[in-house]
Amino acid sequence: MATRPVTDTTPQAPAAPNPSFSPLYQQIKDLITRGLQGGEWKPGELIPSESELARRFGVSQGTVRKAVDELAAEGLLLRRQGRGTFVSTHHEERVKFRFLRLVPDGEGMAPQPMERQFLECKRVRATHEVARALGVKPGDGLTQVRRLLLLQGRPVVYEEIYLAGAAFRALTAERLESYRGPLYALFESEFSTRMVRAEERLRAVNATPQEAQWLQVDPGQALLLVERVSFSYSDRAVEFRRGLYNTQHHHYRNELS
Amino acid sequence: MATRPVTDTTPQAPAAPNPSFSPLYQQIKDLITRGLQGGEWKPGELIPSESELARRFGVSQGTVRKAVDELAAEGLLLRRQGRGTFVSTHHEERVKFRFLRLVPDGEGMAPQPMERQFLECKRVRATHEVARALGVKPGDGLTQVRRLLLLQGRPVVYEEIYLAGAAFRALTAERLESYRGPLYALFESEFSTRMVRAEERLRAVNATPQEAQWLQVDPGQALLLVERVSFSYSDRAVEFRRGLYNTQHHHYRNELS
DNA sequence: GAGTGGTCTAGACCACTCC
DNA sequence: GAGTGGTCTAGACCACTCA
Repeated sequence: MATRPVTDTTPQAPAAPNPSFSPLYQQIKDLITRGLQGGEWKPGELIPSESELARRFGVSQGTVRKAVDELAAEGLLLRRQGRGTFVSTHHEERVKFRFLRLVPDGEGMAPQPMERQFLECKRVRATHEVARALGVKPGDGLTQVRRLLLLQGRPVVYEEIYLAGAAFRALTAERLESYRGPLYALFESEFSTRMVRAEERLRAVNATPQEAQWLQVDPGQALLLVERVSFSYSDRAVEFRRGLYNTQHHHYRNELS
Repeated sequence: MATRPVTDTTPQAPAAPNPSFSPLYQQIKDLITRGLQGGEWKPGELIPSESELARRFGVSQGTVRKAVDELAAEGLLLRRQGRGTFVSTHHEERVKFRFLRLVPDGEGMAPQPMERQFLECKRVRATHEVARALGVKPGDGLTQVRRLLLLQGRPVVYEEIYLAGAAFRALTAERLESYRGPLYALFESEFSTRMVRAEERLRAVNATPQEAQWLQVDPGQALLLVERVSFSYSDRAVEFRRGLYNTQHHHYRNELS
């Protein structure tokens, strides 16, 4: 890793107006992000202290602080006073439901001990729709996973998951079955792929006979269709997910601000 | 407005460990929020400069900066380099679709020139469900608005809106009809109520015959039910909204991070 | 007690907007 | 050119964690 920010002048030296001006802290952000992406610091690990990073990058601690602040706000890092700054991970309890926004209707925010039932894991070719979402060519190879999420033995979510990237060739039904913990934690630990953010599109649809059977509802029953594209570092689209939620006793929770 | 932060010691003076410790910038945030809430600075207006606020509150500019930064991140203020800091408003183009997350299916982010059709505006008594959402007593008086949103002449959204607070007694169908611009902008300008954040619960439901008629779809058609509670300053619940979205050619867009 | 992040200050200079 | 927010620095002290 470089020991100097990407700039021609020392920080204090007066510089001519720069048309492609990029603040120092932004460059530090990029350097840290590169370290995360390259695996220098792995999810769950402690990164160097602010003063250490300031020394390493040749900037003041305040500048490192601003960079780390923003990365923490974006969810890539996690600051803990007195302990240090950690790389975010899907293994933490705190963030397990950051991506699954479905919660039981009762007011009590009961954490949901969801059971999982994997139906299938195979290699498929990308359809036009999935290819567009993932930014690959139609016909390219993808890994597909189909599964159910159940609450108290009753199916609540049916999902089809499409994964891009050669790494996921190695994913097997056996590995999915045996793994305890969130899917994204598995991807992180064994496929070096951390999901950083996602975009979702929601629709209400009437259950087809097939879908009705999977979710044990009547055909025509209204279901919440959730299409998600998940991105890893550097906005690389990695996963496309098509989920059908039975919202008779659950709802999708969202906050606007 | 106070000219000193709420603290017994001068900022530099060493203080005994404080069990109910609150950082200075947090106190400044509260003071600014109180100014917004009390109408000292109205939506769209310019607030004093950082150095002016620092002088007024007797703290350093850096402390004011941190307070304003957070208020801007929360959407209450809007910073514009070279011009100053403004109170956020629903009148701005930029934030018009911050609360309505429904967008047309086409990739092109075509701004939607939605027509509105007000069906009714009357005083009603709060049902248990609405009372709980708004934190009022069942049976309390509320103002109810029912309306349709249309795109190219076709209804896409049916909404029932419940407004708490004596101010909204004065709301009339005529005023709604004649007002150009978002509903929240009207509330801001004429009812001194700025919506700051909202919580939504989404479900898929089958259209009742009545609902099907409003939205010109077949009975049983899957619709997206969006229940929203909107909050003004100090987390005061002001509005409950029950919306039915036809998602055949639109979808609800959400970002996770 | 040592080390970490969190707060606060003071001062400098830069980029942007408007007169 | 004056005024605003934006960046950057240097140094001090505080709150928290852990050994």
